[in-house]
Amino acid sequence: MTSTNWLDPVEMRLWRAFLTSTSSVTAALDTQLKAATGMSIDDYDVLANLSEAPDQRLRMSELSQTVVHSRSRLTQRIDRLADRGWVKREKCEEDARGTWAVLTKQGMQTLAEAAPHHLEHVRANFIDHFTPDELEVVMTALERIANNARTQ
Amino acid sequence: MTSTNWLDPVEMRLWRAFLTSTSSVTAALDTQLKAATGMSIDDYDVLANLSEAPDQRLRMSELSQTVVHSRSRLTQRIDRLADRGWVKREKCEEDARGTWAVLTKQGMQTLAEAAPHHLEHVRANFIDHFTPDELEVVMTALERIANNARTQ
DNA sequence: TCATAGTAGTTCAATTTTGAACTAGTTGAT
DNA sequence: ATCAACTAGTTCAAAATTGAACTACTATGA
Repeated sequence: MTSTNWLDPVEMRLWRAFLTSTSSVTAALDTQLKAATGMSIDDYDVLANLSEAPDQRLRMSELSQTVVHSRSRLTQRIDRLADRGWVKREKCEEDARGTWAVLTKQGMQTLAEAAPHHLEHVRANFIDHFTPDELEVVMTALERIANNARTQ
Repeated sequence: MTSTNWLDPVEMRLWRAFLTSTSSVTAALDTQLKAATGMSIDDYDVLANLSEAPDQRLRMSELSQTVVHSRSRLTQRIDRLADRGWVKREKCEEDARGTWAVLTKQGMQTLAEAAPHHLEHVRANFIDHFTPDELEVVMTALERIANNARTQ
């Protein structure tokens, strides 16, 4: 972090495109999902991650990392999802400090109903705009970025 | 929006990588920028866009589109930036309904001080993880996504 | 020229996020 | 065994965002 290291025009375009595509795609999907199901894209993300976890459960701290939420933000999102009956908390046997966030049957069903509609929108707003070659390259590059961030 | 159209595994990986890289990169940069300057990444984004506009000014509605903010969200962000003396509002002559958001001299200076440090972090967290070939491909694809969203 | 519809921006209450402080349990060194 | 440092998760007040309702102005067209 020493010398000034400006971005060149192409780098700046990449950065701007990342910022804008990010915000606009998530905003569009959030609006669509809320209209269709009443849940936000962050709610969906939590439910989807739980649904794929062994025994449909994840520790709060692990879940907070995968959905990139602060601990308090996740605590309160789980509060709200629990109020709706989609998730419940369970005490952790191995570590008395810990809590499992567990997807309920009703949560699973709600997710299953929301998924097809949502995934259509993911296609329409995102996936369908890539060529197969691009898809591969962009996936590889963004996974590298995501992994780098996770290990910091 | 008819038949169920699940994502295949590669498409799902792309979508997940997009969601995660997005959240974690912006979270990291937001933390760094707040620690260094007290401004959020959204504040920075507003100031940077104003700084590049003709006469360092943009109409509220245009700015709200470029930074992907709702109108009320932008109104209140400009309120806060104005409280700090970094931006001011000016009446619009051509359209009496309109308002210009104008970067102040002090705002320009604050941005100039923040930029090198911030751009180093943009490099470290994002740009430097792409090969030159990837950079080109990802930029093209994400610009397409961003443009598509803008015209909807 | 009047009425209607539309656009620009703000306001306000309800919801969500932030971040520091807190409780409680675990780990590791002596 | 004990103490200090660490980790898991929650709480709370302050700050930010949401979205609908509102004011004020502009454009259209009969």
